[in-house]
Amino acid sequence: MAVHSRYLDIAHQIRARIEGGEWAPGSKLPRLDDFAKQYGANRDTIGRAIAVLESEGFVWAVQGRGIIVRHGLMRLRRPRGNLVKRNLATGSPGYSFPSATGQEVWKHHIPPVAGPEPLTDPRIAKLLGVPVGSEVMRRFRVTGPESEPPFQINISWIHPRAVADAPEVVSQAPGPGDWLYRIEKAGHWPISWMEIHRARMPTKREAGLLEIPTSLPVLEIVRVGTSGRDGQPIEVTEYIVAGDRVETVHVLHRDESAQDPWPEDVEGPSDNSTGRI
Amino acid sequence: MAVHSRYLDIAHQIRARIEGGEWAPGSKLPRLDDFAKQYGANRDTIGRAIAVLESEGFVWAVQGRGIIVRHGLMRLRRPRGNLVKRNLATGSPGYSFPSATGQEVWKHHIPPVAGPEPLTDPRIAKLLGVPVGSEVMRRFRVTGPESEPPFQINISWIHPRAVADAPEVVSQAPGPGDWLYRIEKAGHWPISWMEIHRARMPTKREAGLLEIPTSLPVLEIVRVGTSGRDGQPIEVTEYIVAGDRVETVHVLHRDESAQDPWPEDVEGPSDNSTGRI
DNA sequence: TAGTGGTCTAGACCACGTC
DNA sequence: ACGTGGTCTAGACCACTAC
Repeated sequence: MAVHSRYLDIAHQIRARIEGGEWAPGSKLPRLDDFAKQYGANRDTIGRAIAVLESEGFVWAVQGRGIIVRHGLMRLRRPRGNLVKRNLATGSPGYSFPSATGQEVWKHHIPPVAGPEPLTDPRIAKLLGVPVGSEVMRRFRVTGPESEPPFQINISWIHPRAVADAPEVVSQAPGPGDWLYRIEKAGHWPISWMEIHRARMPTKREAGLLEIPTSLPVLEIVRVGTSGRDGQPIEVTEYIVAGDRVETVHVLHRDESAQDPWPEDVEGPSDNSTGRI
Repeated sequence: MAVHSRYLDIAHQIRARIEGGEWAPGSKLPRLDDFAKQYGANRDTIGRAIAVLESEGFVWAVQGRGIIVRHGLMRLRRPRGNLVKRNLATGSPGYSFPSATGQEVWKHHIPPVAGPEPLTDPRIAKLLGVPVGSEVMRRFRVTGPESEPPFQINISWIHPRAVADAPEVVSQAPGPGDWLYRIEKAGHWPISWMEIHRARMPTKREAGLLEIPTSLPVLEIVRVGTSGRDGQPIEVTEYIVAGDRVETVHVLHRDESAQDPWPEDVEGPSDNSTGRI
C-alpha cells in the first residue's frame, strides 16, 4: 500500500491480518523480534508500527506480557436523551441517568472504594467549588459487562457540606448506593444536573484500569449536580470510557421557530457557517 | 519530575516552558538539534518528547517548517441543547443546529467546494443509505473564527433523490446556502435529525486541514437528516473538530418519574452501575 | 537548494510482569 | 531470574517546506 514509511506500511499489513482474524481477540501477537524477522525490519521499527495500532485501538501492548489483540468492532452506540429517571427496579429510590442500554448488570472489575481523599484535580475542584487539595468524600469504581475488559471508570466527589448534612454517606458500603437520595433527603432536593463531554488522552493509570494503550483517546463525561437548596455544586461525577468503545446518539427536536415549513417564502442566501459546532 | 523515561522527562520540562510563556502561540520552538544539545540527549529522543507534546495538543510539528506552539487554553465550552431552530437572521429560511455560540461569523479557511464525488467512506454510505462508491453530491467546508487556525471541517452528503427533486442544489454556490430549505420545499418536509458523537484519531488529511498533529484525537459529529416523505436518510453532515478545542455541555432534565422527592420512602440498596455510560 | 522534521538501523540497556 | 516490550544512542538517509 502506502510506500511512505516502512512502519506505516507494516502497521497496515498487521492491521489487515488482525481484521482477517489471524489472531483472536484477547490472544497475543507474535513478539517484536518475531515480527522483525518476518518483515525484515528492525525491532524498533516494528515497535513504531505497533504504536500506531495501539493508537487506533487494535492492540494493547504491555511490558513483560506481550501485545494483546483488543476486542474490537464493538463500538457501542448508546442513545442519550437528556432525561434523568427514577430507577425503582431494585426497589430503592436511585436515579437512572441518560442511556438506553437497558438493565444489564455490570460487574466491578476491581473492588470499589469509598472514603475521604485529597482532591488534587484543579478542574474537578473548581466544578465542585472547593479549594484544590481539600479532603473530599470520593467514590471510585471500575465497571463493565461480565467477561469483557473494564468499560468505564466512575469517580464521584461529594461536597463536604453534603456529607455534613447526610453523614451516613461516608459509612455506606463502597458499592452501589443510594447516596444521591440520602443527600436530597437531607435538604438538597431537587438536585439538578448538567454534563460536560470531552475527548482527551488518558493518564497512565486510567489506561491501565481500562486496559487500553495510553495513546488511545478516552471520552470523559463530567456530571455536575447542583443543590436545590443553595444552587451550589453538591456532587461531581466523572465517567471515563475508552474512546473507541462508545458513540453517543442524540435525537434533535424542532424548536417552535422551526415548526413552520415556509416561514415567509423568501429567496436568498442563508449562512449556517454560524453558531454551529 | 518523573525519572522514568528520558523523553517523558524532557517533554515535561518543555511543556512547563511552553506554559510559562517562553514561546508565544503561533511561534516556533527551537530545532530538534538545539533541544538535543540543550538537554544533552539524542535528537531522536527529543523527537519522542515532541511527539508526546503533539498528542497533548501543545505543539504542531511539520516537516520542513518547524515545531509550532498551538493556541492552547482555548477549549470552547459549547452548550448543546437538542433543539433545531429557524435562523432568519440573514433573511432566509436556514436552520441553526444545537449550539449557543451566538452569531459570530466564521470565515472559510480554504475555498468551499461543492459537487458530485464518489462516496468511499462505508460508514457514511451506510448512514445515507447508498452503495459505497456512489457518486453523491458533496459540500465541503473548513471554517473557523477569524485570525485563528481552522476550527472545523464540515462535509455534507446529499442523497441523489434529493438532488433529483431539487436540482438547483447542485448549481448553488459552494458557500453557505439554503439547500436544506430547498430540499424540504421539494417534498421532504419535515426533515428530522439525529446526531452521533464519537472521538477518534484524525486522518492525515484532516490533521493537515485542522493544523493539528495526527496524534491528537478529534471529535466527530455525524448528523443524519431523514426525509419526512419516506422516512429514509436524505442528507448526512459530518463535523470534525480538534478534540482539545471543544467540550459539549448538556443540561439534564427530570423525567416524570423523577419529579417526586420521596417516591415510597423505602430503604435498601440501589444499583446505578446499571444502564449508565 | 538549504533547512528542518521524520524514519530507520544495530546494538545496548532499562522496566515491568510473570514464574 | 527470565522474557517481553520500552527506551536510548549515533549516525545515516528520506521527505517536506521555503527560498
